[in-house]
Amino acid sequence: MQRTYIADLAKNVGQEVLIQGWIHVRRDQGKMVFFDFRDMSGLVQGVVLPGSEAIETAKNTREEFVVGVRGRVNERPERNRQADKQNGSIELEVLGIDILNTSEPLPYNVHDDTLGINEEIRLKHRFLDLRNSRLQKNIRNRDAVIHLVRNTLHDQHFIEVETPILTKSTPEGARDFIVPSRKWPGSFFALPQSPQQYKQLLMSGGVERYFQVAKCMRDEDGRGDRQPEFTQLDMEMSFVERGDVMALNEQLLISIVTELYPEKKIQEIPFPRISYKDAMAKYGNDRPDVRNDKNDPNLLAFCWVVDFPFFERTDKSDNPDGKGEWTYTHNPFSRPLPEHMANLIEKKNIGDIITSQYDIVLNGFEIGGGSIRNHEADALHTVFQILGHDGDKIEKDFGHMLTAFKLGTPPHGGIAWGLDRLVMLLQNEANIREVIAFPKTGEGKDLMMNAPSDVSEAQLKELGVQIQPIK
RNA sequence: GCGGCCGUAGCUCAACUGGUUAGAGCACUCGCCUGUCACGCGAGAGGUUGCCGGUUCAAGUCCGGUCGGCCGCGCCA
Repeated sequence: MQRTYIADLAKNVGQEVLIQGWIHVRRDQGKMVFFDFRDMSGLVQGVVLPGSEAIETAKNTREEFVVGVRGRVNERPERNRQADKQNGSIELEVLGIDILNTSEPLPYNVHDDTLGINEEIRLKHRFLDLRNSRLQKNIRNRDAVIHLVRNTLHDQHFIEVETPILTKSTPEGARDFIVPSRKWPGSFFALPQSPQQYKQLLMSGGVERYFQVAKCMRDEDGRGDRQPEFTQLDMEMSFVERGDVMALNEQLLISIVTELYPEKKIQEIPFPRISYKDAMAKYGNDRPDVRNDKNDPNLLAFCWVVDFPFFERTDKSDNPDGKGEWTYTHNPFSRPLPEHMANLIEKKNIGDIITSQYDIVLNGFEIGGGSIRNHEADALHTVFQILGHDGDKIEKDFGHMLTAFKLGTPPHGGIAWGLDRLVMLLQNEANIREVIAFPKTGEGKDLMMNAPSDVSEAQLKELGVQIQPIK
């Protein structure tokens, strides 16, 4: 017999059907037993009438047993209808129950919101937490966002390309997660902090319009809106200017809200643009919360922050002139604004050079950032010179980029969204863990898998790795 | 790396100023129940108070340490 989803039962009144799912609640009345059955589509009440052949099995079931239930869909008696509930006007008259798996009592109740449950216990039993309706909504709506973005970008001639997970340690940026190489003892892969270099090289490779739902890893300490492993919605386009990337992304975000979150309203369209200087002066940070009403859970206030300085001094003042070294504020691969290119090439007024960088901010959270890139080898080389790298180091670390740029790389630019953070805000969650199926703790552990963990002596020996205690 | 908060039954919590045998609701087990919908009623079982040490006649409670979790700072192109 073909399975019917619980959400479709109302279309089958009077029919005999088979549903499959979990026993959500059992209410044993003695001679008759009521159930709430649950599958991914919802809940329905089942009733085992007195004298039913199913009564014996019904008595032996418990919450969270996995069952196949054969039954007849009936209209409920008038006085037993519940207008506020899914399937509140129908019920399933249970004719037979097939127990597909039993369940011991759960460590905690997953029917009510699990936000109040000890976080450690929730994370250890994440597979149970995911049964909770709030978590189900979060991961399903996350999928809806990704689905919409994939469809929209494909319609606009983007292709999704996967880039390597085993890659090279980047001398700049966050701390890398590193992976020892067996074939080359003493050498290490690094996990990508972002697909930045690969996506630019895809532009060199003639892909022109790329995107990827990309896993990124940064070995830094966590926050409520930060995980060591997270997902970027990454894209890059050739032959575009700053306004093209911003317009495309603005439209994409508007589509997500209007199509998937119709109850929410966007405060201002087109999204306001604030310069870094104004944001710092007016809000004291570069991710301003521009909401008119911070208590409205359905208000989404997007804004762009632009015109960041390309370089800033490090806070170390160990130089003879008392000033720190130059470092970049966002991304060394960014291109200055067109009118600032001359200063970069001539290394003049370095602190005044403005980058093409644009950050997209939502309700005080940075949900994405990008720029037009330096596609000319000389310009990129100059950036690294300003950053204090000598020629050999530039060649060793970024030679592949410079070579590509000397071999016909088109002008290009792009952006990357922090997908988890965006979904967190759309789902009105206070923590990024709530929208990630299997998140890590603030200390970067997976409590369910118990990772990271020891590896065997044999594995270490094969890798030529020795463990030394860290003091 | 630093700071703050937290840790009592499977879960959520209580336990006065340090004082008798650490309690309750839910879950669990058993019994009863023909329209319940977080069903109800009755009974029962369930504890190394995270761990180690100290103070005290006496520690869930006070002190030190440690482990774990949460929040924030540093960090995060």
